[in-house]
Amino acid sequence: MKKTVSLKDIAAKVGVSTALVSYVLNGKMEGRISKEVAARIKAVAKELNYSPNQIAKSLKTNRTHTLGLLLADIANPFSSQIARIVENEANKIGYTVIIGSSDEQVDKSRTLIELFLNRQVDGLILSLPDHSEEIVTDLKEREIPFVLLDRYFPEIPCNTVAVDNYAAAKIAVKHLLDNKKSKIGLINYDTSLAHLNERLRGAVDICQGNEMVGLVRLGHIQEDVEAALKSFLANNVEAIFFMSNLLAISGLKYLNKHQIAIPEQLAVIAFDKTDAFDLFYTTITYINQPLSELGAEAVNLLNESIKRKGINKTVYLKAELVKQNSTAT
Amino acid sequence: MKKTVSLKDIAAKVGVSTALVSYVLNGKMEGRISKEVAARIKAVAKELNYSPNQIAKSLKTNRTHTLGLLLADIANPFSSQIARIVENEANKIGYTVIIGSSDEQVDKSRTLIELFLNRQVDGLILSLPDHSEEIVTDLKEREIPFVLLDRYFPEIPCNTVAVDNYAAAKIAVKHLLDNKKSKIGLINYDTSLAHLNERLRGAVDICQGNEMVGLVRLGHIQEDVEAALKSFLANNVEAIFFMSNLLAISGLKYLNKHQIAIPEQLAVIAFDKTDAFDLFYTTITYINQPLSELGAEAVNLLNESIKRKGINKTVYLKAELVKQNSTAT
DNA sequence: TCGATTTGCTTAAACGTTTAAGCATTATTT
DNA sequence: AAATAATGCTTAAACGTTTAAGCAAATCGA
Repeated sequence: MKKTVSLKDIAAKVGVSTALVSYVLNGKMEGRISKEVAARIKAVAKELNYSPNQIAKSLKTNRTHTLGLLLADIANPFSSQIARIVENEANKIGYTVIIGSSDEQVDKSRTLIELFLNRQVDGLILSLPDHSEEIVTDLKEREIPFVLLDRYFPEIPCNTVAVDNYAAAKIAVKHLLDNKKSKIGLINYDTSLAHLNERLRGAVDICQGNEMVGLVRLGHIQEDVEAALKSFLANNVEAIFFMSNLLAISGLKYLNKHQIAIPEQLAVIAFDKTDAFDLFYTTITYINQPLSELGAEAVNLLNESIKRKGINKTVYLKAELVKQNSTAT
Repeated sequence: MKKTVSLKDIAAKVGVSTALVSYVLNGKMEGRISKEVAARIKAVAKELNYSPNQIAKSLKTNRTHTLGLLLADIANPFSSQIARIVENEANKIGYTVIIGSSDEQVDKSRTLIELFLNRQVDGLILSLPDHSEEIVTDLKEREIPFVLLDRYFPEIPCNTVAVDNYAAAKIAVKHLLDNKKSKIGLINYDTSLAHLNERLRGAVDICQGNEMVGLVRLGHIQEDVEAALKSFLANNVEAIFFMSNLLAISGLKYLNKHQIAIPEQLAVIAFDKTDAFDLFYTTITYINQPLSELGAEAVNLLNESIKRKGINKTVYLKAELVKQNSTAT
């Protein structure tokens, strides 16, 4: 790379001190600097195509204007959409984002967070995997600004932005009940993650006593979903509630392959959606998560906590039902 | 944030100079430092939970171990997959990646690149939009290490990693011809981007003289694709070659909605794929791009150019045909 | 035994900024 | 006319590292 232009070069060319150049270029000490000199400095800066070295700036100011975003799994369209939104929102207020994916592993989460901190990010936005409580308490103790996004730990009070999963799941199941589906199969992960369990709690709560609800808790593999569906179908379940987008994709693949007629033979509803739904032979009813708001809230809350330490705020956003053909009667 | 631990703190506690601490912790000057002192320094570093300030390091060494990745459109699954792979490959060899999306805009590309450079990235991986030649020549002139990925400019020699689009498109159309489809509709963007035009050139070249080929060049909107398909169908086209994954998605949505029987009524082949294909009622034949190799090659080539300036290498990778049901006879 | 080498460490400058403090001028007050 | 204030700039230290150069003491070779 060619020699880069620094304050010193401008100062030398104009014949002033680097301090003055810095003041002028940052618009500080306005009114204490002569118009002419200021103009000369700006002109020379432009002429030399000066661009400040953010590294040096950061070293001095202790601010990098960089955020670390830790996703649970970048391959999940939910994650990549969130990434895109967070990045945009962050850019709007002058932050760059560096992204990492833990692939649902606690160790990898820890490593990535330390990497982010090494790079002196100003704050963190985290979607953590199962069993990451220790990470959260550790960050709190170190007084590092962060906000949990989507995944949360109700027992640890800290900045959190998430969907009200309990309410949303209730809405979903209510919709099935309204459509006279009373034998409902729930498909969820076998996890202790609060957001997923809240969905479950909501679904079960609204059914209380009246309906038959089958529940299958799974690992992350296609075969598990297939086995679950097989068993539900054998038991004449009338509707399936997929409690995540990936579960829905796996399930729909199976239902597609086995020519199950949706919604005649089986109603289907999903929590969260995917572009892939568009190519299914019928439209899928789903719970729409407010991704843009989630991202925007997270960035803004983080920005606040960076500016004034010790903020502790929890934001729950409403998700809404999108009625489509897969639950039609 | 609590006061962070620096070399100075360790030096003070052990009672040596910061220089010595630096040497020990970086494993330099091995053999010139007494085992005992080295051990004490390492112990204290661990005890204080020292973690080096990369910003300071970067300022001194002029290396940030950060790469800038500019994508054409992060919403495109191709981009997000590439992002994931590049990030992984980069991490393997000690780089962090910062990502930006130009949304196909030249201005935004330029802005993001300058942002990356402000942050002193060591190098750039770029998928540029149409009409970005000037950006490329500018970077060359400034001797900034970069590699073009996926999108390339044949007339400007520079580091490039891409698929051999010409050959791949030939394979795709050959497959249609082999399956006795001779009235072929090509759907492509109206663009001057070389990678898309190479696909077109390949498709046309292999048909030479024998077959009827209809071509529609589009903007980026769903309506265009629908109109194109409508017209092709009216003209009894036997097969459609969608020259990008997004075009294929738009097209399949339409074909789905209008109950066109694939492959009986119309054969379909796509360049590049999407997870969404899995939910279509039949499996889609497509050209599979070697994403992992693309990402890995790009990162490695960039790493080489960072280490020794002036490298100029072009890598074209082979894409292969994945035969599925949508082109069956 | 004495000069040369090796060993084990320190000093200090540098990277490119920011910013408090200081110092001449010039302008304003009394 | 002297004291005070405002203006326009500079000096220099600092941020946390790295690293060339230097220096004293211990060890070596003859």
